[in-house]
Amino acid sequence: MSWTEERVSLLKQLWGEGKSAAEIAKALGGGLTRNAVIGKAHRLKLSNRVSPIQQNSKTPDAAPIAVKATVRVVEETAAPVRAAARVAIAIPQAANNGKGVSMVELKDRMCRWPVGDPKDSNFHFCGCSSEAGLPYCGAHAKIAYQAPSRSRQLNAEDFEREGSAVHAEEELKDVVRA
DNA sequence: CCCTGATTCGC
DNA sequence: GCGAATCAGG
Repeated sequence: MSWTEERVSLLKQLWGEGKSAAEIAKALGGGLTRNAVIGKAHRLKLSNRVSPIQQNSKTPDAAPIAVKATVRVVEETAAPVRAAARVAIAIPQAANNGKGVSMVELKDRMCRWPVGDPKDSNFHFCGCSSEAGLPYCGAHAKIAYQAPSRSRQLNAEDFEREGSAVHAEEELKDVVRA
């Protein structure tokens, strides 16, 4: 088996959602090993996410434990964070029912899109009903799963003018199918 | 021992 | 580019 577009996008998706390399390897099938997944992820420069292993024992960070825990959760949902930076936040409270939920209030079917600065006390997650099988609600999933490799990157204006659905549709198909 | 990702290096 | 072997940690 080789790394087709399908398999690579699935790899990106699962890796971004915090699945372990072993889980991804099993999901992709084709007799792939976790080493193959890790190796591919490394080549794709996707290695920046939560790691069960801590290579640096020293932690100069003086931030409170609660903040550090929250930051970790945000890193686990790295996909929306990266997408948000890409899009320059086109939908702030659009899908938010007003208040949002804290980290500990997150339940299985709640949208995990982070809102605000994790260092702020009013930081929260979207909390809307997430799409079936997805960690985000419909509106946020469209942003989270945008293909990063458009010839030009989307900015907020493009997002409004052309609509996100068109751009996200392709990636969403892959996601839903999985 | 089980697991995790990171890195190396022959292919 | 690929991934098994290996490394290093939990």
